[in-house]
Amino acid sequence: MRKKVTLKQLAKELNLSISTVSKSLKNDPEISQKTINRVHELASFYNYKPNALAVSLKSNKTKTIGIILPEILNHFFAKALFGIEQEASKSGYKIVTCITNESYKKEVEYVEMLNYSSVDGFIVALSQETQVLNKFDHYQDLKRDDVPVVMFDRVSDEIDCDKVIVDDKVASRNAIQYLIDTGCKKIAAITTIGGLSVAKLRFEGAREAIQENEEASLVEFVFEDSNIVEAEIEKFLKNNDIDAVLGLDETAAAVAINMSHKLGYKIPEEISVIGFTDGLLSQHSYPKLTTVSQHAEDLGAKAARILVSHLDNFNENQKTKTEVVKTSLIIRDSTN
Amino acid sequence: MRKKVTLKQLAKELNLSISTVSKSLKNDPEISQKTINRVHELASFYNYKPNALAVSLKSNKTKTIGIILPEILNHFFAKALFGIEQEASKSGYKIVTCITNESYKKEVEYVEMLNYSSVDGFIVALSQETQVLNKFDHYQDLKRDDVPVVMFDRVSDEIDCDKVIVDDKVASRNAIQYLIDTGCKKIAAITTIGGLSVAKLRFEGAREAIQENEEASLVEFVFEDSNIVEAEIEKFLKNNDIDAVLGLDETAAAVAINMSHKLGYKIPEEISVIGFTDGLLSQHSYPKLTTVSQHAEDLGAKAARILVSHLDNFNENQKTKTEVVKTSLIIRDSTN
DNA sequence: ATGAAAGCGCTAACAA
DNA sequence: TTGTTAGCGCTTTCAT
Repeated sequence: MRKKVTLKQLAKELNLSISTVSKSLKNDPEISQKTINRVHELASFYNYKPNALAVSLKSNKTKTIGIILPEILNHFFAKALFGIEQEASKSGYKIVTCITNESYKKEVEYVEMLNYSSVDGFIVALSQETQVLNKFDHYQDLKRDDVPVVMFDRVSDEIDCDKVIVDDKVASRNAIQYLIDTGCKKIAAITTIGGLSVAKLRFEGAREAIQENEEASLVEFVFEDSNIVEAEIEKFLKNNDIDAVLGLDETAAAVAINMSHKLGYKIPEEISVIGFTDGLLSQHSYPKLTTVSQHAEDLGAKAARILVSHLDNFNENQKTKTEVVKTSLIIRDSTN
Repeated sequence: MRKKVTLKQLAKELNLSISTVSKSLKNDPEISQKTINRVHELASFYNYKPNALAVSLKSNKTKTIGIILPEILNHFFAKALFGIEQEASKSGYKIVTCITNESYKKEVEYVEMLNYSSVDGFIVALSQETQVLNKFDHYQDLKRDDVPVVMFDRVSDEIDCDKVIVDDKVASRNAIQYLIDTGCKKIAAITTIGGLSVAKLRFEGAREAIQENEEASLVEFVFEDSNIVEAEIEKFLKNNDIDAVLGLDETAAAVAINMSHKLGYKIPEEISVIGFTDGLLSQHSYPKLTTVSQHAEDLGAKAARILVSHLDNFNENQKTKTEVVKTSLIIRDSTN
């Protein structure tokens, strides 16, 4: 590995001291303009870049944010990540992203690894397994080290930190209400992510909407996200005389559409379908899926903004807050 | 930020010198067992972890690999990333991933940023824009700094480095051959990623297969990946009397399926469809899409293995090599 | 068996 | 206006 240029080398070549060179590069007014120019010239000749490691070691800041995501093959998290990146880079922060694949063990490893690589702060969406096991010691460690954490979407009440969430309950309620308003009476709420807190909230919202509309009824079903989901959902659709499906996750809705085709049910004439998460599957289904958009990008950006404000302003001892991002229903062709 | 424990503090508390503590933690035989034990005890009490920044600064190694990907909402790259991560972590390497969103500018920024953060090496898939512009100076810089680079899938002949690619031409030829073997005569090869080298190779493969089968004919079409792709593909299908479509990318195939539905063409009875990249869209289409699997995970793993061997063995001045990963056709329900 | 000291590349208080 | 020095946390050579 050919050594990169250092201050030392520039100093030697210019017959200056290291500190003079350092100051010159920062255009410190206490250095003569002439020297500053000489230094800049040689520096750009060599394409000098300060060694980030050394700067970080010195300043005890890495200007890096660690991101923990459960999944990446998921429009929601991918878009959130995009939002985070946008916002973080505006403030000069880099991001390091780790995907837990919904595993608790991986999550713990990554949090430790990033902490030990001295990221300045964390943005986290909990893995499914972590939510199920309800184990959060790894975040207590961060708290102990005073490393700020912002959680989004997949959060836990048991962790005291800033949070940004989507109003899943309301979103689900609105979706059901929309189905009812467009003439549906027997509605199914189905999901393949039954273990997640968000799914529970979405079920709750669905129930609320039904309670307010006595003429409509609700069937709930949780499928394992296995390789027989399709068959299961097909069976479900065949055995339940319903006129609408709310998929509480993107897969559930996509599969519901496909199985409706298979069974010969017309969409939306015979069955209306609404999904959550406005991703690839929703956009490329036939007919195009009406979906609840969670504004993932906003969500990510908001989380990043909160974290950065902590990092830059060092605003300690403030009460943690939870922001709620509104959802909206994107009406497409799978509903009347 | 509460300071993390350092060697200095352990040393002070144990009344030892920093170097003794350092050696003890490494179980250096020149330290007495008793001291080693004392040190380990206190270290684990404080949950001591060496400061990664300092270690890296000292060793001039970060044990980190920089990954440059054009896109992440793409099963292919996501799976490749998974393969890379698996393999890298086996050898104790962390990865830092940057997504260029197919932008040349972003790619240059990220490469510089990672280089300047002292990653030990790079694994890269070029962005579309970079391939089109044919500008690779940022990789010459890496070469100058002797930072090893392995490219995969989206590569360029103009860069001299190790490469891992998929045999796109053969894959495409086989796919067309399969269509012909199952009775198709008038085949369309369409894509939304016309600018990429892989698309060109896939077109070539298609032509080769047609040349070998005189009874069959080929129509080629490149669509812009805009929001009117669907309408365009619909028009294309309506105006061309074809009995098979080979989508040279996942989107093209998915849209072809949906538009066939819209036009009332039965799949696979009237139109057979094969796609590239075995992703979410292929798995959740109706009927399920027959696809060319590019074994993305293998590809990523292979790239990582090559890079790590460079990094760990320091095997300089070897001729660069290009590995080709075989593809396979996953037969599902969209073909006869 | 233990410790002192130098140095990785950089910053910044202080001296000249 | 420029330079000296100390120190961030760690490793390692060379004393002791």
